[in-house]
Amino acid sequence: MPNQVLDKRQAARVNIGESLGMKGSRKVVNITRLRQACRTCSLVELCLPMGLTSDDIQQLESIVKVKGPLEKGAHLFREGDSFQAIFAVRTGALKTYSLDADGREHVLGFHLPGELLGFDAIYPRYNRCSAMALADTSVCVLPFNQLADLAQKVSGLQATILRLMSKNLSISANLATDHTAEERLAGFLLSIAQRTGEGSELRLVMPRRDIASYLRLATETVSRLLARFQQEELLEVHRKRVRLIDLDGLRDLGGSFEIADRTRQRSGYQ
Amino acid sequence: MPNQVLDKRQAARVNIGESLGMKGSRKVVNITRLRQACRTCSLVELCLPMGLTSDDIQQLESIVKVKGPLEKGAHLFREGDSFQAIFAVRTGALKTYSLDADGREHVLGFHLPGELLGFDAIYPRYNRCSAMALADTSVCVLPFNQLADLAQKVSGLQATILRLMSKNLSISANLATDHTAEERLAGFLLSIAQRTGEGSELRLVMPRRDIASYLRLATETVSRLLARFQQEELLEVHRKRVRLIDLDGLRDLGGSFEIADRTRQRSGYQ
DNA sequence: CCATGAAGTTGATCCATGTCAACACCAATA
DNA sequence: TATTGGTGTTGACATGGATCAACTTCATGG
Repeated sequence: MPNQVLDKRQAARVNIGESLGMKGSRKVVNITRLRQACRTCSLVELCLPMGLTSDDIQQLESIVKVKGPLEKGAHLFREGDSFQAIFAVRTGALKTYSLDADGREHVLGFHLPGELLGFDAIYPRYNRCSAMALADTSVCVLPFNQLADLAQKVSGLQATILRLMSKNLSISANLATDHTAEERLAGFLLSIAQRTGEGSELRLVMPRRDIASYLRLATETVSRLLARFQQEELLEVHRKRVRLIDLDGLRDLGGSFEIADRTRQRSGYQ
Repeated sequence: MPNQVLDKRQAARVNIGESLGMKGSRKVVNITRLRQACRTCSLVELCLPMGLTSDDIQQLESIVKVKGPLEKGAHLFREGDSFQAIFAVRTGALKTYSLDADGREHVLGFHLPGELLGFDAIYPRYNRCSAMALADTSVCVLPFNQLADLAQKVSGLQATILRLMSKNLSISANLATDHTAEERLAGFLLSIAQRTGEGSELRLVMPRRDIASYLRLATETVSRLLARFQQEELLEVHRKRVRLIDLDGLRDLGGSFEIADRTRQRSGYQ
């Protein structure tokens, strides 16, 4: 079973290990880990897309482990945990969030297959947010110390990490800037469409509450806006299913949160 | 004149080169550049604070150049410029901003002495924002390719860069989360106080308009809130001069944008 | 020293979005 | 199939902060 070829659909069916963390349990999930075969993984060009040679990737492989599946609602890590690793999502999806002084949850980002998370914990050396699975999810684990050591040797890897972190900076800066509710939601939908690569038919893994929290809106506002977008024939919604009809119309609204790059690439975070 | 000892006050008086870019001019400023003596610069522990040996710093010195002074209102770089270097502020201050589709300015960050800027341009390979001097300003230039090559050799430098970028991630994520006007302004004031190290007497280099834009508020709201804070005896304001009186009171409001670190450190961005 | 314009303040009003409340829908389970 | 609880939708109302407008203060140059 190790070193097998995995594409998104296959991986979704992989079921290693026994039952895992339960919803909301504080218990840290202990899971069977496999060596990962990055060379044959269909996600490499997503998670570490920037010009690694197959030799570089082989070296990377030696430090990467697979972890999962994580049940929907289980935590990958918690706010305050000491920082150990960067994670790459293989299947499923995660949200990262933190709790404010009043105990209210603020969603900081969504992490879809091929995307990395955990970079914000490097500096303070502990996780500044929690990460919870939005569906059954498996991830690759990249132990940070080993990753950093490897990046010291493999210049392509160092460059890749710097670019990914830089990209994440742009994404949060963009979200931080001032936009109306309409603009943020349109931008969000476009970004999800772009990241899932599903074209215009998309499935929102996360509940309205999380979308709202991420976009700093009330769930009711998200609901109403989706209804309005539908009425204006920009899209069709039914619960988690969304079909984007008028992409240009949405782009006009949202300016889209996409980040133009002068090289051709795809991947992301949040 | 090169390799002189510079502390903040001395450096502020250094006046190399002739007249520079005029307010708002599109022309790129061409300025005399000096080699920088990082070893004797009082800002090293601010701009690159994380455990570099004096040998590491000497290597760094070989690629760093000083640029300035930049007149108030002059640009260090413009949105769309190709990415060449990371900058460290020596004296003065900068704001980074971008223009939206309607030509309105959005301030993305303020950059005070000892802080670095430019990391967000690594990924897309061009500047995603413009940087303008808020006062007469001089900076150190760290050519990125050389910096990356050096980080490949000097592991302490790679680690430092990763941590700084990670920290910036946390900062923008924090700003992106939902806060009331009151919370954001209180947090902002505390962050400025912390970063300037001036204690409770601080001088806001940036005009109200820029503070408002950064915090996604109207200038009138900033004005009114400052008036209210003063009335509630949290602080005293007179134009650009602010004296923080009740730090704890402000922290209660703002939660402060500070980022706790498990090592002892100071420095930042934005 | 005054004139001028930019920066900041203050007041009156408006509106986008939040909040509260009731209801509808769907998925899971018995 | 009926029950139930979570998730999503819709309506009525409240409000924080934006907008518009008038005025004050300060810095600057003639």
